[in-house]
Amino acid sequence: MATGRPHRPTTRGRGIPEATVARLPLYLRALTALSERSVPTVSSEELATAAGVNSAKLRKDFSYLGSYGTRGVGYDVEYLVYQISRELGLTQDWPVVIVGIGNLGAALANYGGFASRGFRVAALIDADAAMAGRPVAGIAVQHIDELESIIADNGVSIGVIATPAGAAQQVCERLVAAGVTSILNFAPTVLSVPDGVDVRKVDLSIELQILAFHEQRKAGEAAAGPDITDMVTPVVPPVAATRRRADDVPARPAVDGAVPHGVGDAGSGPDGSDGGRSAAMPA
Amino acid sequence: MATGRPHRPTTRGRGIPEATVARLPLYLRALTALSERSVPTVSSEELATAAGVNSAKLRKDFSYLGSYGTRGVGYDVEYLVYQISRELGLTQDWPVVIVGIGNLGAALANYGGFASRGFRVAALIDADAAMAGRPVAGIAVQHIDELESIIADNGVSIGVIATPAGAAQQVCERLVAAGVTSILNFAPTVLSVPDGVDVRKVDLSIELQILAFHEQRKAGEAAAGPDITDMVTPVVPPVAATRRRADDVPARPAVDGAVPHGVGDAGSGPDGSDGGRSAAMPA
DNA sequence: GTATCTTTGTGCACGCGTTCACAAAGGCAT
DNA sequence: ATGCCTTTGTGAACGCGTGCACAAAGATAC
Repeated sequence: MATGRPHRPTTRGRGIPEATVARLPLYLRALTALSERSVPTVSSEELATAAGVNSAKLRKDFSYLGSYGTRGVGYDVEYLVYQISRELGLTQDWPVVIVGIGNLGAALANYGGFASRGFRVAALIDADAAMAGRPVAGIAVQHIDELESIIADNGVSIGVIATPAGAAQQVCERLVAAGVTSILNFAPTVLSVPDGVDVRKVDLSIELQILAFHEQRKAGEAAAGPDITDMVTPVVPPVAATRRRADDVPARPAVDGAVPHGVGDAGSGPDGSDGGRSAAMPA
Repeated sequence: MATGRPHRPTTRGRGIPEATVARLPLYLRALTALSERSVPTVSSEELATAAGVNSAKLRKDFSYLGSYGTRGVGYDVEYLVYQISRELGLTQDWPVVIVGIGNLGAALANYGGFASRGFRVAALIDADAAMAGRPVAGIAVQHIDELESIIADNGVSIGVIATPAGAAQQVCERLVAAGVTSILNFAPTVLSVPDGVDVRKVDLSIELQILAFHEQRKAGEAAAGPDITDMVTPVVPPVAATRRRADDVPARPAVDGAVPHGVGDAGSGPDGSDGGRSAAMPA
C-alpha cells in the first residue's frame, strides 16, 4: 500500500529532516573532493558553493548532526567526511542486487559510484536464461530462480529494479518476500510495497517531461512579450525552428446528452503560453 | 552561478506549483494506461491510487490546470490526457541530444520512454573518435566537434549529459553556448549554468545513499525495540552478518595548539548510532 | 420537477523547509 | 589579557505543500 516514505512525521529527537538527508550525499561528495586535494578545513561558504547550495542551509543541515565546526575557522574536512559517512550508514558494507540486466542494468553494474561508497554489487539477476553465466562488469549474471537464495546468503537488504515495467511489481514482491527492505526502482511503474519497505524511484522520462514544461514556459513567455507584469529576463527565443504543434484538440467531453459547456477554452491560441489556467466559463 | 531552479517564487497568476508539475507525468502515465484499455472516465480516487498519490492532492493538482472534471462522474480520460500533455509541452516535438555514449548513454538511447512522449533523439554525441559512426540504438554516434552544428541545425533546446564527471562542466558550457536551455545531468557533479538555464540532476549514487540511511535507521530501531519514545537509541548492529564496521574514527580535530575540547564525543563507542547529535560540551 | 447520491473543487489549518539576521564562540594579533 | 575579526550555530519569520472536510455541482431516479 504505502508507496511513499512513511517516516515519522515529527522531526522530534534525533530525527534528521528528509530534505537534509537528501543533501548529505552532496556534501559528502564535495568533501571527498577536498579531501583528495588534501584541503584540511573548509568554511560553510566554500563548501556550500562546491555543493551548489546556500550556506545557511548547509550550516543548518550540519547542525542536525551535531556541532562539528569551529567558529572562526570552519569544518575539518576529514572529520566531517567521517561523520556524514557514519550518519548515512556508509561505514557499513551494503550488498546490493541488481535485477534486470538490460542496457540500464549493465550500466548500473558498471557504474563506479557504487563501490566507492560502501555499496557492493552482490549479484546481477535476470529472467532471461540466455543471460545466465554471461559476465557483466566482471560479475556472472544469475538466473532469477536463485533470487531468494542469493538474498538470503548475502544478507542483501537493498535491491535495484531495472526490469521492464511489466515485470517490476512481481520482482518487487519477490525481493520483499526474500527480505529486501529498500528498493531503488528504475522501472516506470508505481510499486506497491508493505509498510516498512522504502522505495525510491528514478524515472528518466519524468525528468525530461519536467524539463519540457519549463522549456515551454520559457519559450511561451518570450513569445508572449517581454513583460508579464513584473517580468524577469526577456529570454530571447531559442534558435529552434523545427517545432511541430498538434492541432488535433479533443473536444471537451459531454456527459451523455448534456450540453458541452465552455468548449472555447481548449483553443487558447498558437502560443502555448496561456490558455489552460482560466476556467472554462467566464462566470 | 545559479544551479537550482530560479523560477519565480510566487505561485501567483498562471504559475503551477513545482510539486504539481513533478506529478503531472505520473498522472499522465496512469491515464495513458487507462486510455489504452479504453476506459472512458475515471474518478479522482481511482486515478490517485493508480498514480500512487492521495486523491485530495490529485484534485488540487488538477485544479491548477482548470476545471476539467465532472462532478458526480469523474474525469474524461482522453480529454485529461490531452490537457496534461499540452500543459507539459508534450504536444510539441522536442529534439534531444545525448552527450556521452558510454554504458549509460547507450541505455538512454535505447530507452523507449523517450519517443513515446514527444521526445526525439536528434543525435548521440561522444568525445571518443573511435565511437564516431558506430550505430547505437539505430543512430550513428557523432563526434563532439559537431556538437554546435547539430544543435543549431536541429533546433535542440534540451541536452542530456551522460559523460564522466570530469567532462560534464565543459560539455555543459558548450551546450549552453550553442543554445541549449534545459539540461538533464547524469554526471555526479554540480553544474554551473547561467540564469535562464534549467538543470535537473539524476544521481544513482545519491539515491542509494539515501536508501542506506533509512536502512540503517530501520535496523537501528528494530534492534532497539519498537518504541524509542524520544531516546537516542543504543543501536545494536543490524542483523546482517556480513557488515563491515569501520573502526578508524578520526579524532575531533584540534585547531593548531588549542586544547581539543570535548574529545569524548568523537569516541561515542563503536556503535555508530549516536554520538553525533549531542553537543560536544555539556555547557 | 424534486430528491438523492456521487464526486469534484477548494477554503483552511498545519507542518516542513528555507532564509535572514545576529549573538555567541573561538582564533589571532598586539 | 584585551580587543578585533571571522565563522559558526540557531531563533524566528515566512512561504510552500499537504491533507482534512465540506459546500457546490451535476447526474440519476422517480
